[in-house]
Amino acid sequence: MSDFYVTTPIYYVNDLPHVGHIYSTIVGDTIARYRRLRGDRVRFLTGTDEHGQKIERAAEEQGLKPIALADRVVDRYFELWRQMGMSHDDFIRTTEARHAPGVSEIIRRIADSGDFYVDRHEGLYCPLCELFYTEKELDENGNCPIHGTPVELRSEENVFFRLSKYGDALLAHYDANPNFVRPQSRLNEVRQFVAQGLRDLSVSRTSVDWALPFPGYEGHTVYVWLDALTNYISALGFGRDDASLYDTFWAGQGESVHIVGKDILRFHAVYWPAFLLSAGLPLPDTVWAHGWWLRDDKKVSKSVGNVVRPDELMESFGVDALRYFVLRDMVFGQDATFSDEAFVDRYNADLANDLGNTVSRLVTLSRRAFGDRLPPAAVTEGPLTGPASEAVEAYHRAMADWAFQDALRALWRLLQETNQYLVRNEPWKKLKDEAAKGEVAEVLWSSLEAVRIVSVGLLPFLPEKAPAVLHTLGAEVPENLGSMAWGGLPAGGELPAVTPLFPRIDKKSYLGPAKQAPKESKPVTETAEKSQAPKKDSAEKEPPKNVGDQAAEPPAEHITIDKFFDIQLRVANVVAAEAVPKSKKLLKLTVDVGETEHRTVVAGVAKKYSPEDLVGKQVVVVANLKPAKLMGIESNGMVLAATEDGLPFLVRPESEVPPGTRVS
RNA sequence: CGCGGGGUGGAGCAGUCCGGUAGCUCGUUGGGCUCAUAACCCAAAGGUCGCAGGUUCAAAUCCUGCCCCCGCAACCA
Repeated sequence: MSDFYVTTPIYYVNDLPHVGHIYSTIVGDTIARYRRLRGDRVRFLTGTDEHGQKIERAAEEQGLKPIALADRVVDRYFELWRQMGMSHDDFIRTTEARHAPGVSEIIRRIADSGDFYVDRHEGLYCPLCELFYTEKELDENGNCPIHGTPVELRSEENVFFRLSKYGDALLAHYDANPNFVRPQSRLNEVRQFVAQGLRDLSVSRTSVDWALPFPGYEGHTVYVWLDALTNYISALGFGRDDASLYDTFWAGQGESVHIVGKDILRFHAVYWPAFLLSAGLPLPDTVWAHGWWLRDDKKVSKSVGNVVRPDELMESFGVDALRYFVLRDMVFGQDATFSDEAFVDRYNADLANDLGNTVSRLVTLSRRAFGDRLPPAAVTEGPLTGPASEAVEAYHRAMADWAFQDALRALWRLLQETNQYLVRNEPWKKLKDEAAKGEVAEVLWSSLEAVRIVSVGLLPFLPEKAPAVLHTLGAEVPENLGSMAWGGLPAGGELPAVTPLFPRIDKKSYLGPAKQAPKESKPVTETAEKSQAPKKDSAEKEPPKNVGDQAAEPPAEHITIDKFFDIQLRVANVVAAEAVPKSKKLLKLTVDVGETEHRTVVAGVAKKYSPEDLVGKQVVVVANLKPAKLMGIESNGMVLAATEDGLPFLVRPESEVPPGTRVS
């Protein structure tokens, strides 16, 4: 038995849970369950990151205290994880009192190493936002993107961490611990980043209040990294009186693994270990970076309904179906595509047919042959014992490598062999034959036993359904995976009739009409391209998003005709057109709007039109639109187009009219 | 040279790090079975592994160059 510590990222509470969060957490839950069933002492941690400017601002906008806002979002996580039956041992919020001492302590230790210094961080600052912006983020006039007011060059005093000092130590650590980052391709990426040379890291702010105070630096608060990453040890009691969990799971002999999305790998594989090195603390053993779930991007929703709504899938088919799908369909570490169709196919083929149906046929056969009982025979050696032990071995080998897909595949191979074995022996033909009773008993018992072994192996994957399958088979739900050994099925026990465990999904009726009834239910989840994580490096940059799920669409109000006439639509002749370099969508048009000078208008129509298509043609432009810079080109107007399926269709007069003609 | 992912039988994907019979699921065709959730079993058709070079006895896999697709970022004003 060994100790095993596994963490998910802590999720930022300005975002509702989405597939990325769900996936990370499912992975953590599955591996945690697996290790527990192997008899290891396991600690599985998840939680939320709740400090920062974004939260502060979003709360302000909604007239809430930051903590009230955080509470609201955290509730969604609590609820979701409860619904999903997640088995985390702890859920930490960075706003909890127990977190702060750990942060103070790691800061104290880093300070003792002399790795902090104060420097000025200079940038463009909007006094209204109280935020720094980069040049890129400013609006077209170099003003604040939110207020449209001028920004000022201001410098803020920050505490810096001497990250640059740790480059060599990190590289050495990567070399000595090739499993520090997995999969390996990611380690290469990280190594390359470090080898380029590291810059010191700003770790405090003086302009953010919704954060922990930075010990030793009056007026400074702790910036995300030190705060968020430290959750992994603060949750174990680091910095507090009772640090026994820390001693066991972090400082002990066991294994510790951070599950992260590949978008936050750098913070976990570079910054975090550097902090720990500086603080003289042990490093985690592995940072496991998984890929992203991408949304099905083809043949869009019109007919197929590629709306990815994990909460709906869960509601309809259960948590385990979703767990099975994400763990089986994604090669852990790589990106994968999430589509409803793939989900249904996978569910039907694997869960309904291979697993559910096999259970069903076996139980029915056995009941028929032996009077509602299990076969009265326990086979110690037979055609399935070899395949079974091979499957078990392959399963464990895959699990050791976090190759969930392979582990499941190994189990399914055994199911397939079981079906083949059945067909070879055709027990259903011998049900009435008294002389063949013994043979039938052996065939059925062996088959049932094989399925039982599969089901035990599924316990970490399908925490709800695997026990149900075992019950259906008349088997016990074991305490550990040792019972994947051949021979655990009782002979001759009672065997109740089955109800389908995984009813088939009618693909047509599911995928077809799915679209027609948009449900009003508030989603617990939403789809997103990537997993969330302790934090992005953009915490101060993006305009804050609302945290709640209030719908945005304003009601369609009528406007007066005057308002319409405020918009000057004019016919323009395209006199020249050229592609905008590096741009996929933009064309730079020179148009004649009937004025003395030609205008330059940038139009996002390159996906459909090439420059030659447009020269000499007429288009309609908004003539009095405020100029804007696009890809460095000033655009003095906007070309009208109807957009369908992402492709623009230009609007133009039905027959040629003089340039400058007003459109109304 | 902005960052990243990818191009493998009709579809979706594994295999690529550690060269050596190209594999899986779905679909198609034919057959079998009838215990089971229209399921299960057998067989078949179907692939220039994006292109071109190179290394090698041997390349989907290693090297070089190129083409194309998709996300992200930057702009569909």
